[in-house]
Amino acid sequence: MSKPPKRHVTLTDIAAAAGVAPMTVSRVLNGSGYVSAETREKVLAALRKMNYRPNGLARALKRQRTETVGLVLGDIANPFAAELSRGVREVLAARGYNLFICVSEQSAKEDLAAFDSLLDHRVDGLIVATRASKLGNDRLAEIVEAGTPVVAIGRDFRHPQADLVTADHLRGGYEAAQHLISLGHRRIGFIGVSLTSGLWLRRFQGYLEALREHGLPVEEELVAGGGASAEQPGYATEEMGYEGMRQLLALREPPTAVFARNDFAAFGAMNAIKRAGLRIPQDIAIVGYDDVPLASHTSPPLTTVRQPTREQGRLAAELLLRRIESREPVAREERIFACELVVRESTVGK
Amino acid sequence: MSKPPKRHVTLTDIAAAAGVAPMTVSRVLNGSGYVSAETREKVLAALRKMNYRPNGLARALKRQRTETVGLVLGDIANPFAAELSRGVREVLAARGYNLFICVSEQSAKEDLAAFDSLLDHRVDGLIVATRASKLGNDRLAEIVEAGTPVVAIGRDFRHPQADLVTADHLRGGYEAAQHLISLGHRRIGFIGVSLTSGLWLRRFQGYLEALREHGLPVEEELVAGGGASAEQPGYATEEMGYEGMRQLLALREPPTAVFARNDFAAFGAMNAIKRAGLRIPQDIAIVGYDDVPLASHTSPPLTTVRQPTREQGRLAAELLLRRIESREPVAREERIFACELVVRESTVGK
DNA sequence: TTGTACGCGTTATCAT
DNA sequence: ATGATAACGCGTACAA
Repeated sequence: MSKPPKRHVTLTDIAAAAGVAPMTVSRVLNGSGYVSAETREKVLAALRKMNYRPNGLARALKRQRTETVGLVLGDIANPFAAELSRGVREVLAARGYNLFICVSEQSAKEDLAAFDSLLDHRVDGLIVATRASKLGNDRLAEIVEAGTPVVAIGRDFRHPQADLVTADHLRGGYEAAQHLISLGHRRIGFIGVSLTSGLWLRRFQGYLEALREHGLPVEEELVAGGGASAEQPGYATEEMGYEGMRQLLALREPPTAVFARNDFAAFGAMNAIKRAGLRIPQDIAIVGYDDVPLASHTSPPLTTVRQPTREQGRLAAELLLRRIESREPVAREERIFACELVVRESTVGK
Repeated sequence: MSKPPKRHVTLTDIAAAAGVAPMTVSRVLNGSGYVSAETREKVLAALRKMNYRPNGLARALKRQRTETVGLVLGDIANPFAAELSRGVREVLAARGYNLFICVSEQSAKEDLAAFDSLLDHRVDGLIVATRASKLGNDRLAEIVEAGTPVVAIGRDFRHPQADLVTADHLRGGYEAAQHLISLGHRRIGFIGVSLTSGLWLRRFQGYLEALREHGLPVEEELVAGGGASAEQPGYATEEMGYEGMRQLLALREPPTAVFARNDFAAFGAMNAIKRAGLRIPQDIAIVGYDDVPLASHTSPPLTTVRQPTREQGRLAAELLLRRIESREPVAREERIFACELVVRESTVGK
């Protein structure tokens, strides 16, 4: 009963059992070189009987590649990250590569740890979708220069030998705000940015640009952070949206429309609005960002900005494989996907 | 400019640069054995300059362990999976282990592929949180018997040498239904199970048990699947909930309360109810399952069953490490966490 | 205190 | 068609 932690069965074990050289077993396994039907049968029999699994470590050590790609995510509890990883996986699986995901929980330090851990296992390439940090970007540059293919997704990492895939959030933010302006709104709040963090956010800058362009003043009081959680945005940002909206509602003159940093913040905000006994969109209109599946199923359905998430994942994977499989240096590619405003009833009542 | 795909820097390279034997470098790296301060300095200098990273493959091949654990998830776009992985990560990180996540997209075949891929990289152990399948369980048994520590989470895999962590969904489902019954409901629908799939679902069986116990008839028409998506439940099950609820609303005599398989299905159902111009909970009461963050932020807030998700992840990680780090055989542990009904306004108006 | 020899499990190369 | 040998990069055991 008590199983002493067994050694893995090795190719050499098989060879011994089948009475051939290890090399012959290797040939059978990889279908390379000539093996007589008879020998092959012997080997196959031994393989079946002994339940052999090749040691990827040893194989990779010899072959110098693992056919595995690492994906670093900041936050797994995030529909965006999920959809992204689906896209990545689709492409990799089709090309026979495995995917290992590491999560950094939004910390630059954990980011580094994830890089190292994946590289230690000699993944063939890295897709990085975490938030940029000086620390992380410096390390990434080293990694790239050391010869490991790297593709960034939506992360501010630019390097002549790494590709970048992202979506045009500046324009996305702009269009969201522009939409509200075109509906006649003049006091438009933003939820999800605090004065100490997030001001770099592209979608926020797009919002600012739209206001400016239409001659609307940017009022500080209309920009709501949402407390502590603003530091660590993740899945649970309903909280952030809820708190942010409460701040805005408490103003002497609350906004007539708000643009939330993402759909979850928007959900929280919608809730705060309803709790206050106000109607959406009649009293306050609201726009989110991301178009997560739930967005079309709230009441009212949420107007939001859709980014082609899965496509970003797919493209990143393709760019990475291109680098991995090419012997020569590859020209840098930077691809920016367009975002699309999806108008629903949270801004335009029906 | 054009970088020819460089070879990784090896320990031998460092040794050559520092003018010592590889072994000496190894000693410096691992802090094992004696090295004179002087030699150490030379080596450290070379290390810094050449940007060395140990080859985990080679190291693992030699050491026969990777200090890495694999986690197999069915669906990454799932708050439950996300929270689970957080718990796992917390514990592993604290003990110096890395975590690689593989996603099987709910397919038994991909499940196997994930196992293989992780084992090929010789992870020290496996945590499996995917849906059970004959194929998968058979393979898991082999894996366990071959000596790799395995812990299952919420998956019907029982093996004398593998641990199991789960929550009492039978009781959770029972309490949800019981709650509705105690509020006076007699026609209680279930959303998220179709006659061709999901009948094995514990929370559904709990629902059945509660009905039976209270002498309520189980009516087939009150059990709604939700179409194609029922086959592949994942994050996007608002759809499923929405469709399921529409089926129920179309009945000659619709239910006065529904219990949804999970919170997302519940959100979809709530939406369908509102669209139909009915009120929650006055016209139809609703209970979800999981207590995802959003559940407390819908309108009305959702009554739901909470399971200690992160704790399950943490415990699973601890059990796994126990197995990994123990030389002797370890006694099987099966731990079932209790679930907790969280009553909010979707069942009890205020 | 430092170095040498060998092995981890594969596969590439060359020989037979 | 098959086998012997070396090597991938590191660490253990032992020698110097």
